[in-house]
Amino acid sequence: MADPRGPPGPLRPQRGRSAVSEVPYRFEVTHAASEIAQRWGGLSAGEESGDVVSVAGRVMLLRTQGKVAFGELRDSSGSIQLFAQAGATEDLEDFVRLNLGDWIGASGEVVRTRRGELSVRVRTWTLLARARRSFGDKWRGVTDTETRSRQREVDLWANESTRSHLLVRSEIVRAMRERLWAGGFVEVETPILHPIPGGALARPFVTHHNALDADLYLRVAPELYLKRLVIGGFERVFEIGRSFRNEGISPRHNPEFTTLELYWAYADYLDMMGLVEELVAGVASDVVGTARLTYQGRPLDLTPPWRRATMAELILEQTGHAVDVGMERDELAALLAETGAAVDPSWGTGKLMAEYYEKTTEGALWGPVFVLDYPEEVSPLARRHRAGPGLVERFEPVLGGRELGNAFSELIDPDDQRARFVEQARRRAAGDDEAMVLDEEYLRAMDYGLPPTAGLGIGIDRLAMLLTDTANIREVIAFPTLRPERAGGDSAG
RNA sequence: GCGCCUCUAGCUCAACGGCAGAGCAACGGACUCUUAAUCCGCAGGUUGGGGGUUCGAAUCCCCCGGGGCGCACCA
Repeated sequence: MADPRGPPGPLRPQRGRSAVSEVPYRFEVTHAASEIAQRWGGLSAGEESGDVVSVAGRVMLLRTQGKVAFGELRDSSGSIQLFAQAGATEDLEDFVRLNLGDWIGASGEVVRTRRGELSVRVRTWTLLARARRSFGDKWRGVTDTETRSRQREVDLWANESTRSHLLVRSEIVRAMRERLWAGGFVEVETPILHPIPGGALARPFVTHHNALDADLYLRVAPELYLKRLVIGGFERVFEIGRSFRNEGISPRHNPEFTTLELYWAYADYLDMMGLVEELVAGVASDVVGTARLTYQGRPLDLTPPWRRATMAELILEQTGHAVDVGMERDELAALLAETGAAVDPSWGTGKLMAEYYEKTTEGALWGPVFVLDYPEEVSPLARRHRAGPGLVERFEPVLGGRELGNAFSELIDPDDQRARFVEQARRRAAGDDEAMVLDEEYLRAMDYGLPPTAGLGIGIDRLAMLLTDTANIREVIAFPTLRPERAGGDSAG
């Protein structure tokens, strides 16, 4: 358990000098640990550089030997050895009493010890923070998944891969922004508090605004507001931000998650496929240096072009059954029932086909592959397919056996949109609490004219999992959602 | 929400029906070139919580709680 009561005994005794009140207000750092390794890496064993530097970080290891001591100081760039010595280091008797995890700043000459370790030979040093609690086993770290997620500040010091996962995530967002800016896309922010939840089929979180005395919903997707910006004349917009869905937590789902949503006027879903494969492969190259990945032991080559295949084609490939939305409902329902899935009597052939795809085919795809042409019945915001009746121009990119996102030629006809909303409202009334709510505000906006537009959503957390080769979404979210710790008590019921 | 697994010292783990232990950290000490330093010493526990079975429970059973995985839903 993650220590909900605080430490069971007293906190570790405080030794040595330096109450917190004596800690300085600032410390002048001249070099990061990695810079010292780069600049003075050429020193030979026993050599002294004559150059004095100041470094700061946590003391992660400490080996004392009477009148001499060696410590590993870790900062955000890496580690550097501190070498303290009687006659050279002030307050040596306090230095050797530092606790692992204490945060210090130290100044001294860059030297390489006789045994060959590049070091800062400490002349002066100052305590910057005490670690009143320990960071766990210095060799094995912290492995308890709950502690790692709940106390990420501990995990970050105990397990170096955690830092690198979060750094990769940060680089992904940076690379994505730079590529989109270069493509003429404008980054915007739209409301997170929505009067009506819309833009996706999902259950929302509800909250309340006191002054307005109105219920508001945390957005399940920014889609509708972004399309209103297109109506307003932003021809290329994107937003990178959080959405919230009141649904289960799993290794691939967090109740709050980050997406890129992007709208591109005058383009269709075919154009969007080109953008997606270039963007994802490009970001991979920018961040990890290659588009040829290995994910969970299997190769995954993101180099464009990606395979494009319709849902019907992929189902046929996987199951041997030719399926389409125009077939007899009973026949399709029988096929789905064979998979063991429950069949709801209210489902039409579109929903049945989508369910059948998910049960039989999706998990078997490795990709990258664009799965094209979804049933209209499960796509209330996508435009009818120019060729196939009952279908829409929609695709999902599937990578590593999981959908990475969702895109379509946007539905631009206000009358069609109203009809789709009415159908959603009918389902909602029939008990489907993931169905959409009719949004008059959005329909009014559509009346002003939405030009042909392609829209896209990509899961940033999922992309970060791919590029860090991690199987659990917690590994790429700094503070994943967990059940709240109970205040002031233990876990007894 | 359902099923399975799991919870022992601050951390990492033993003990699996018969005296709750080790390593690391912490605490006290030795040591002037260490690399998870080493050595000596000391301390640390309502075995997640509660109930039951038993001569005896960390261990078996039940309830509750946390976490993990799978199913369902979804990105």
